[in-house]
Amino acid sequence: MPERRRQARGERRMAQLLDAAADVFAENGYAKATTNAVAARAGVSPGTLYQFFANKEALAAGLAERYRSALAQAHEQAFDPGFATLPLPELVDRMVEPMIAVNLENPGFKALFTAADMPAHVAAPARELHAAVAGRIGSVIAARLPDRPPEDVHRTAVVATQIFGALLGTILSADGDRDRWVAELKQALIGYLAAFESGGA
Amino acid sequence: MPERRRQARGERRMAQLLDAAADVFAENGYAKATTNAVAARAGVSPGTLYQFFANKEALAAGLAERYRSALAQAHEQAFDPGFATLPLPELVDRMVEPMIAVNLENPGFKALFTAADMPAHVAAPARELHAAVAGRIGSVIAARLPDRPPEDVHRTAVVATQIFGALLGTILSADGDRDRWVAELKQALIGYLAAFESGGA
DNA sequence: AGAAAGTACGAGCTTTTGCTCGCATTTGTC
DNA sequence: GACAAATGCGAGCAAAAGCTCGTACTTTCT
Repeated sequence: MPERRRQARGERRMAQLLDAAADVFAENGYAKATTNAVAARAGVSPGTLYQFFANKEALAAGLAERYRSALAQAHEQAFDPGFATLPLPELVDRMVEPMIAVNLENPGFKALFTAADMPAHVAAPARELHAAVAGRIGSVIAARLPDRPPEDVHRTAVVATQIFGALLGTILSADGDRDRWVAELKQALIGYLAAFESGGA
Repeated sequence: MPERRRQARGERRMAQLLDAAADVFAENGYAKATTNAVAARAGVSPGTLYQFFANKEALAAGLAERYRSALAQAHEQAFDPGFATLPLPELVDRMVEPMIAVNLENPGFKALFTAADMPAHVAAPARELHAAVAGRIGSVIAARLPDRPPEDVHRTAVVATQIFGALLGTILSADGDRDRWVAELKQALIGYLAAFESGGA
């Protein structure tokens, strides 16, 4: 895999293709999306697409990388020092709001995050996304409850991530009452995490 | 659509084909499953499959029907009169345990329930499954809290259903520590529903 | 200017997949 | 036994989708 030297035009094309992939994935899900459609959406021939991405999975991986970066940036803004001592409802707020915002701005990412259908070898980017989100949640929980076994913290973070993923679709497709569903998501997370904080010991 | 007269052999074939479809769907999900693979698994030619099922979606619909029936039966056994007054943790137990049991006995159904990838027109059976589960949960909630607006009850039931679906995959694929994940699922549901019961009013 | 590498095209290949069709066999009914 | 309907086969069609390849243009470097 000898690293290929890219010109400025090539970098622009890659971003363009990822934009198009995000749109196409968002419309019908990853499985139903076609590489030819992505190329067409980007106003480019299939051959050009494959100049920059080895295959369909590479497109997914590129998008996932974008997501991780966007999420990290959003959370960096939302976490000031001392976040760990906030009351639970406010903490959940600080976690959830940026995640929803990022998903609203990047419709394609939900198709990767909610990856129930992907063939096994293609699911790698989705798994990494899940792991990234769970990692963030886990580190916040660990900061609040330093005495808990890491294994318990991890399991709780995974469950919280899955709850988030489960409601994401409903939230994104809701129009007028989106805030209502977001409130339900927060309530579910608060209820679950409160039990973890008070229990276990 | 003139109803076709079926012989006993035909009924058996249909059941056989649904068994095969459940296996094949369970292995790689609905989208990746092929009708030829289903026919082969049933030890039958593709032509025979299409004698009984008009298309791939009809297979999904048939399986979904099985699921609804199995779930209804399981819940009928789990609900004695007076279930509505049980403490919340026990009530959640009575709801969750049969659902998990049914899913363990019928591996194919998860592929239908967790139908994030299906093309729009094929998602109908999955939607019906979700509606059936949410309906059951909703009626239990309504029995406990008769004074709440039906709309709130419905929304809560939908969220509970999605939480269930989100953790189903992890629970089914867990081996040794399945009970641990089931406990997390119950905790999440208890936490969320407790907030609904004490709040709102 | 000239060479080398990067970018771009798009027809079409290869494989997959849902599904069909003509025909043979089995079952139920009179 | 005879006829119709139901069941069964399996090669193969038509469309879709991931991807390739020969060719031509553009940018960069010396």
